[in-house]
Amino acid sequence: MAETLKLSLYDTMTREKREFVPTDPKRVTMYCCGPTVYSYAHIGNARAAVAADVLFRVLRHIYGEDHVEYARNITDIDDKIIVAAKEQGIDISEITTKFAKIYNDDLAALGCLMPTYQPHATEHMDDMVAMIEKLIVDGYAYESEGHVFFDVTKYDDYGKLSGNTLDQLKQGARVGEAEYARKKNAADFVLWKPSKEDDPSWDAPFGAGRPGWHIECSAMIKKTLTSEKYGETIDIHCGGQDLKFPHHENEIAQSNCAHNAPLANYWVHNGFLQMDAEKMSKSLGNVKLIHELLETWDGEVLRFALLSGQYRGELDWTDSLLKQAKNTLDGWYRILEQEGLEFISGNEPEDISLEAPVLSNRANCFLNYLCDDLNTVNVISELSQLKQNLSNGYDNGFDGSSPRIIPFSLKRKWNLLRSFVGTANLLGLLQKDPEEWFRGKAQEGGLTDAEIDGLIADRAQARADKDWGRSDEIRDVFANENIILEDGADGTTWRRG
RNA sequence: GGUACCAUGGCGGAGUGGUGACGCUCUGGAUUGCAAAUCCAGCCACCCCGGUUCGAUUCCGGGUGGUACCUCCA
Repeated sequence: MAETLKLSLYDTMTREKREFVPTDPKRVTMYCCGPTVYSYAHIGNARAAVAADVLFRVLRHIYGEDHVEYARNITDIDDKIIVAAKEQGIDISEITTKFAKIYNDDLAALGCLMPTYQPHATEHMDDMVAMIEKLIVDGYAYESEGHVFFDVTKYDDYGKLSGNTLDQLKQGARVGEAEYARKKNAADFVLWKPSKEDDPSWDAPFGAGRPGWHIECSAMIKKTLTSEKYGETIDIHCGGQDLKFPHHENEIAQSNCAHNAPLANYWVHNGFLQMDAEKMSKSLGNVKLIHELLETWDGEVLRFALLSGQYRGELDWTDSLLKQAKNTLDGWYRILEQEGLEFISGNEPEDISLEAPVLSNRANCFLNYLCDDLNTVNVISELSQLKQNLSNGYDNGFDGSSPRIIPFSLKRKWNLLRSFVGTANLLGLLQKDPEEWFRGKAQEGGLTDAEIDGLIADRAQARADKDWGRSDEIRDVFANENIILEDGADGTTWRRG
């Protein structure tokens, strides 16, 4: 455990950056609202998952891999799923199983670790029913025409997370007539509702039906992350900023009332991706699916692009951003290619030369940036500077008044490389072999690796004959395939642009 | 109507009460048969108006602009 590191997180509830202090450093808990699995996830969904993944990785680094428990749910019962199942004439489980797998595969391509737990809503009906029952018995929820609603007036702090008050919410309320008639207050939200005849249904003391959207998270948090021993409060709850209201507000209300304890000590919300100065959203139809993007870009490029903005801010999602991400990663992978993975992953070299004074303490500051509310941007900046030094082969800095250039000793180079790669790995980057990275995936209908090698051999002969016309002709063939040749001292290598 | 966040160079995006992060792009040079890669050099910014201060991009007030939430959404 790295005890000297102090992580600070911006807490939406208190609207300030606070030092993170877990309830128990031996068991740090975090929950992230996962997807409703009825179609492909988009890159905005990925941003939330990647932000949570970085947090997960940092927590694991600080407290130890075995001391962090991360739960991310799968919502596998929902109106949209039912609609999709009807349209396709299949059971909802076929749809949810398929898209849950795709979601996990897509995130894996983006370098996300699997959460410790991935609870499914349909596997926790008992827990939801039990919690709803308790809320009814304790007077926080009421039944009405087969529905169960949470009475928001029974929870004094309702609206605290999003900065709303009940009066303000009434003004903005857009509630259908039928629904309004069933409720005591417009802002009351549904915990349980009757299912239509053919729809999936579960038995409950208050009538057969299915749960509202919010109750599953409260019930699954209780089930997977809390216990009598540790109490009902988890350390961190995260998700997209749109979930602040109503989803998280409602989770807070129902969990507080059911357990008489806060749901989470820290609330972490990520900002939205922008598409042409407008938020990416399913209702606007301007979404980019992770699945589609992976056809063109390496998952690491997508991850890098997501990490190039601080997680709380808006981030413009453009081709230019992706191109920049790729170019930068190319530069980083060049270091691996240049130094060789054997050297980097080998033992610390013996070095008989005098150790040069170290002017840069760059290698030590990565984690401090990361611990400052997950400032991945500064980490990337520092890594880029370190990459520059590694590429040059020397430190630069000031010794008193005069600038100095100090070539690396082998030992120092090795240590800096380890720091460079280790930090990138902590961010979930530089996970590939450089050769694999540069050659990329063969495009459909493009040249095969064997054909490429053949043409390169032809060109080598032409160059030996000083037949520059033929040589350039072959280069043009490659250029049309978006393949770039590099004539080095040891022969010609190639990569996909 | 209510609430929240944001405003930095061609683009992305940090940070700071006083020497203009960093990346990408671009320009010039070195190198190369030509390239690529690499190296060197260079260009370019802190929304507006007040206030505090010796000094503000950074603090305070006002304005303007942008985005989001109050409805399924990461």
